[in-house]
Amino acid sequence: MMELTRKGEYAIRGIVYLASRPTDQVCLLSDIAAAVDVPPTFLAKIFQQFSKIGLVKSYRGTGGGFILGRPADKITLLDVVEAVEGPIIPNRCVINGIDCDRSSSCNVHPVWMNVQSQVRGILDKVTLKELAEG
Amino acid sequence: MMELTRKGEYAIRGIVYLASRPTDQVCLLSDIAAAVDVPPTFLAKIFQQFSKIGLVKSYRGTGGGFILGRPADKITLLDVVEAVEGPIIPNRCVINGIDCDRSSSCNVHPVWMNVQSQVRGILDKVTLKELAEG
DNA sequence: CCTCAAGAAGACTTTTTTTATCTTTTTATG
DNA sequence: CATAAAAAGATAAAAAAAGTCTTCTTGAGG
Repeated sequence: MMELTRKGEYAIRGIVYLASRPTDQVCLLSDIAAAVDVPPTFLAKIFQQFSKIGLVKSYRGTGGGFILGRPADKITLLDVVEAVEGPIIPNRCVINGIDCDRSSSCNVHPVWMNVQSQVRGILDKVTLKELAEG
Repeated sequence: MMELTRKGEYAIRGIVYLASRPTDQVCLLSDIAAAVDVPPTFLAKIFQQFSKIGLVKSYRGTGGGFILGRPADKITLLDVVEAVEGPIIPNRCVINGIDCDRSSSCNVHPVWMNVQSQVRGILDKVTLKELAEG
């Protein structure tokens, strides 16, 4: 349970690698993929998602590639994980608005809320800078 | 991410319902399934898993059914969730022994360890008694 | 000892999600 | 205009989840 998918793992590996490179250096996707051992086409999809929400900035054409969208200490593990895996929701009940028909009388609900906030809290305190340095 | 499967949801619903019934009363699986709105055949599989590890006690034959394997305040949400979803492992790295080839140099690893222990801690503090009363 | 009422076990099917890959399009450089 | 790169979309294969069906085993009551 609660297992990160391979996509999430690849995402972390890829962007942590990018964070470990010189800030101003544009990285080729194919180089990143090779460095972190991820299928390039799959990593491309992941970086497209990153790009859409500004986690990375992309450049097309000759000399193109990727750099981080903001400083490595302003990107958290939570940002990365939620970018590709979607919001951290241990149970459908936790989704605001779309509450199950049992939610009002459901004692389990607050437990999942707690889990959600704890996990988000942990992931939000870890930045790419820390992960890339170490 | 971290979403409970339907199986996990059903498992919780089913056993919490059982915990809400009189302690000595043997419950028919079909009654439980109807009460918590879960496909009976699917719930049967889940209760078989419960039975194997002693979370519930089963009786076959006429007048058979299920009761809790031990008092409701001695069964935690963690017991229930791990019974059907397997151990709580946010990332493959967390598995002892089977560590990925990056784990030694992997800064993400301790973060997942932390997530794992926090989540387990939360779930382990909630008992079926609390969930069934409320 | 026979019948019936339950759960146990295993095989199987369907559906959904994950994990890719391939092709075409867009954008930028020189 | 040719080439290099990412973006986008379609598709395919594999794995996991969700659910069903059939047969087996156990126990109670007559």
